[in-house]
Amino acid sequence: MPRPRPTIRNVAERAGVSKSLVSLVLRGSPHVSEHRRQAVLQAARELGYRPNAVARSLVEGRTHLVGALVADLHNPFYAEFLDGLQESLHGDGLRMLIGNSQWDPAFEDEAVESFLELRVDGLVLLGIAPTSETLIEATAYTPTVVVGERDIELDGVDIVVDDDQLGARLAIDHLVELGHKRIAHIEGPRSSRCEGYLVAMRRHSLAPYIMVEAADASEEGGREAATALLTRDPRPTAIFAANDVVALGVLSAAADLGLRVPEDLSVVGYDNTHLSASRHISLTSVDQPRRAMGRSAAALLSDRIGDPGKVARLREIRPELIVRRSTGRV
Amino acid sequence: MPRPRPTIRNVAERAGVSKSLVSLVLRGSPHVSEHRRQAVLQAARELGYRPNAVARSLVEGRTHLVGALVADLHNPFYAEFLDGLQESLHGDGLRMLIGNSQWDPAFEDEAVESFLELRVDGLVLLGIAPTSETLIEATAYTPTVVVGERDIELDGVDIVVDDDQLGARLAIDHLVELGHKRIAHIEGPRSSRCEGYLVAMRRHSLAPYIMVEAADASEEGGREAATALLTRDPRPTAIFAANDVVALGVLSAAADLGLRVPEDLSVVGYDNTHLSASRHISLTSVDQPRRAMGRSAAALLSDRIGDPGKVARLREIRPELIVRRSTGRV
DNA sequence: CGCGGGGGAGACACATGTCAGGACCGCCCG
DNA sequence: CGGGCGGTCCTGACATGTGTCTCCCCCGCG
Repeated sequence: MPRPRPTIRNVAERAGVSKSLVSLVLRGSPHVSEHRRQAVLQAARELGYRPNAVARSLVEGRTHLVGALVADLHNPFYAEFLDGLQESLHGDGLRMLIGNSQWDPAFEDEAVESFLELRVDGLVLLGIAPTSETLIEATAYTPTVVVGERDIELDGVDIVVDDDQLGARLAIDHLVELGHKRIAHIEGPRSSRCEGYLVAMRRHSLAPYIMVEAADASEEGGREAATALLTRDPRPTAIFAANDVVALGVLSAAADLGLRVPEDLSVVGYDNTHLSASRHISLTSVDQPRRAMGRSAAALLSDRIGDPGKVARLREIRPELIVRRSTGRV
Repeated sequence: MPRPRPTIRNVAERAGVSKSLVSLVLRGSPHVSEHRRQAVLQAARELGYRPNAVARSLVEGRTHLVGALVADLHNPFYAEFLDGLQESLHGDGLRMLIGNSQWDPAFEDEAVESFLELRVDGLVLLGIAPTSETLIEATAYTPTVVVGERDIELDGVDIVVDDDQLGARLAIDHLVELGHKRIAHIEGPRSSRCEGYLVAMRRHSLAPYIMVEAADASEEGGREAATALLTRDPRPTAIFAANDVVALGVLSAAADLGLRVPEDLSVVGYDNTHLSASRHISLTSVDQPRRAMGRSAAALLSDRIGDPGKVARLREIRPELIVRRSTGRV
């Protein structure tokens, strides 16, 4: 049976002062005598007083809360991003609320409604493009940063993405360096990766060898696409997959077809999931610096909270290639 | 430049009524004439009014917020648990705040402080035992459910865990059925799993074959422990690992030693991570019904919020064995 | 005309921050 | 020596946005 929490009043009574003074002490005002300050602090300690953030938010007009809406909490990319985000927000005195929409637009709207009712100071959209009316309206009222989606053109909405095209280029350069020519690509939801692949192939004068297969972003999708690619004649000697999960499907398909990795087939993924780091899989992959992206988003958001009405900014983060054992010489 | 949000007052003025009436309409009171109700609703719509949850919380003395403190957001177990939790809480009109402590007790305390200042209605501790003074005090003030930790003996703190011992038994029974005798166990942080293993082995009169190796809960730890086990003579024909990540290490070790899975060695994991579901790994594993556990925790918490001061309850969830391709006949 | 009841308005409460002002003291100058 | 002034410390009043409670008005019915 939780007893009612002590209020600033109770502290004031116990210390024999007015509640205003308690407030001043707690807010660290310099115009308080040491004597009273100690009395107040002791009373607060004895009562186990904790300031009521709800009341404080009401009067301040700020909640120091940031709502992060995630399309899919299971995606390790988002989890690690949130680490970086929280870490930095914490430094700015902001707390993070997480909502996950499970890829459902109705949940997205609902979660954002909640955030708005809570009067969050800022919004971070992870893998979610503000297209619904609710979300667009939200961005008008609340400082917002969108992560992982390009081509958002809303006033005052900042964007953080990794440089997909560069990432694709890193992958292709690596494979070319290993002597590969017939490098195929399995295209996922991020079309800019595919573009990067095309550009890089052309740059290496490998346009004739371009092979693209579309797949949905799942292991099964990757397996099917890879099977289609690997039964072509001549078959590709390397596959650059849209992401790690798809790449896992490629590994499955290769195993089914009796192809050894990397002797017969080199595979590159994208995202550097902990999957790929596993010794048992050891997948060469393009790493998006997730924490750094989280920190970057936090910086943009804090800045915008401090001064809304800034012009929208785009922050492109440089990805990096992590070479493991799934790629080798032809 | 976010314009100030409309308040209930603005709505009242526009509709030509008192703010009390607006409140009544919005709360769905039956004692309002249809005429005024429509006027209020229309005014609210036109202004894009959204009730201020902060003010409402202040007066209600309830925030309808639940704080979930997670030891490690990356652990897919927690992520999926949170799905179930949020799903159920949502049905009870509660919103979920997530804090992650990254296994750091200082962060735990800090996050809980935040929750308490926000006056959350309830607390869920995921993989975190309330041992610090702050946490214990928190459980006294706020309805709390602890997940994944046994042996908490605090008044009015409910517990949700899976039945480790049963899970271990399922794994061993399965292996015995396949004809295995020399079944080893790699022990992780949850000692009850090890006990379950011991009990199950004895029940099958396999006490002479008991082999246990301790490891920290990582792929590398699993690899080392497995190497130690597999170089014994005679070597075990099956290994029951403390969890999936450890099992992955076992697979690595087996590959290094030239042992085929499942022909030469059967492997069982625990947790049924998406790792194990991957076709490329296909690990037989004990599944903890994570969503169900989340829902169970939500139910306990809602109940306790409605009526604090109930006696502490322990909810043990039945795990289930998911058979895949990492186990086979001797 | 009186009474009952439905519908609406005003006052208060919630916990806190802030701001204007007041009490008190010491110092300086007349 | 007293009055004025400036400064320090503290207090009381007000504001934040909402829910609820009491009270009042007015209409209809007996």
